[in-house]
Amino acid sequence: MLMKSRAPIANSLLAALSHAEFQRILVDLTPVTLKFGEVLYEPGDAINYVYFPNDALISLLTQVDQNSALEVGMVGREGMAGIALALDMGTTPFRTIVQGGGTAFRMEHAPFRNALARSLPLQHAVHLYLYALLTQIAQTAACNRFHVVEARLARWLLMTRDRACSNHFQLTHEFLAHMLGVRRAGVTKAAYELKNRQLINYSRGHIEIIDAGGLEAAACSCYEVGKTKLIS
Amino acid sequence: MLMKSRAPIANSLLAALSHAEFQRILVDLTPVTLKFGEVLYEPGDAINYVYFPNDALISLLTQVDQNSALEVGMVGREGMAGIALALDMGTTPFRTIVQGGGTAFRMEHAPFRNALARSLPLQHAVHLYLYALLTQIAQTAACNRFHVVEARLARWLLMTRDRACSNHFQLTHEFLAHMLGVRRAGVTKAAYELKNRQLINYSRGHIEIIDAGGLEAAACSCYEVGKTKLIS
DNA sequence: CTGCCTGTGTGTGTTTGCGAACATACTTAT
DNA sequence: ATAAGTATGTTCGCAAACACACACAGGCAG
Repeated sequence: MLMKSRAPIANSLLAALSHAEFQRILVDLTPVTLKFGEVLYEPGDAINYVYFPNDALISLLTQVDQNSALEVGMVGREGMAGIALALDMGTTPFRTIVQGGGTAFRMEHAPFRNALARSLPLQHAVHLYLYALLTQIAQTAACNRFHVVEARLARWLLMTRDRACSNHFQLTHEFLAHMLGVRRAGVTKAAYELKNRQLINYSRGHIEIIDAGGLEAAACSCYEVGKTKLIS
Repeated sequence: MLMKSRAPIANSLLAALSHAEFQRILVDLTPVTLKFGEVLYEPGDAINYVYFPNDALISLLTQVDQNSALEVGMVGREGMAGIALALDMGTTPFRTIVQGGGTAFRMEHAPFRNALARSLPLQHAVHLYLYALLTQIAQTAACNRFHVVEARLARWLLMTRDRACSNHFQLTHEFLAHMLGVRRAGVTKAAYELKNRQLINYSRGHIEIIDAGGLEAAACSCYEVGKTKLIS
């Protein structure tokens, strides 16, 4: 299935602004290219910039025990990174990394706070996104507790697809293992099973979704729950 | 017997207000007694009231698959229930239940929204709490993924203690199992082990923390991480 | 006193996932 | 061409937790 091409301003938070409001903050928006693996914040870091992804994809990770981390949230064009600034906090609790390279708008922290104070529609959009993020994190928590690796992998791939607007991404089993908080061998086993069922295909850091419908059936219900929240 | 002006305000959000600000919203605060097991909201319910616990203790649960639920957050005197209202959302994503009976202040949704629009200090307090809640939920997600039942049980008891300000609560293994998302037998085994080590004592729905220090050692590091956030 | 309900202790067999390897491939650099 | 590095396939033994089930004990109501 081919997805249709993207509009220049794909980010939902920015798209929610009226033309006039958008023009006012445009001067402070810098288009940037985010590269895979780039670390935007470490936990506790000061938030110097916020990011509004267009086709980039960002992961929020919670670190535990110095060695292992777990993805708790995924930020695509429906949201933003650095949202703690909207809660009057200058630091972020999450290790925040670029999971899928692409473009985003970047804004310095002071202009963002000013824009937020000035623009009720922006406040509103940010509030709605915060609610969605809260819900997503909670859903992910429950999902990680109750569902098997294969279902979680399927969900993760579908969530990535929805945000990247592509059936095709560049990710190794190793990376997926870190996101899902499981062993690399566990991902290989689950991915192999999904490949056997003609739902996905992959090879050397290259993953493609072949049958999205079938993958949804293989995923846990958490995907459906989260999907409805995404459409905002 | 209403002694509003003289009642001790244990709730941190309310305590953060100046005397003048507090007087202004006092008229809309109703002291209520919350009973164990009471359901404040089901997921998707409209938020008619928000609650500011004093010594009551509230659990936020995410439901999955119709039968199982998982506690993702705990609300005591440091926070409030119904915070989605502060995000312009009229409904809550969480099943919200009373985990420990006690007193709280209740406020109807319209006065709360008005108070929030009017009072910057209240906004600020709510924002900080939202940040803490977001962090807590994410930490709980990672904890549920990586740590064994015994450590999670220890953490849960300590968190409850901090919020209830008591070493002694009324809870069955069955209830704990629902909160932690594990089997009742799993809780019995973990609790038995903690009892053997003289850290806790329990009998027929009665739990007491004997050695809080030892229990901290038995808990995972997630407790320490969350504890620092509580003090705000 | 008796019976019933609730709460806790325990056991068996199964599943999931872990840690730690090792075995293949494919890709790139020398 | 050879070597080194990276990505995937597979295995073994083990620990945690599961589902299901049953036993027993405290406490309350009749």
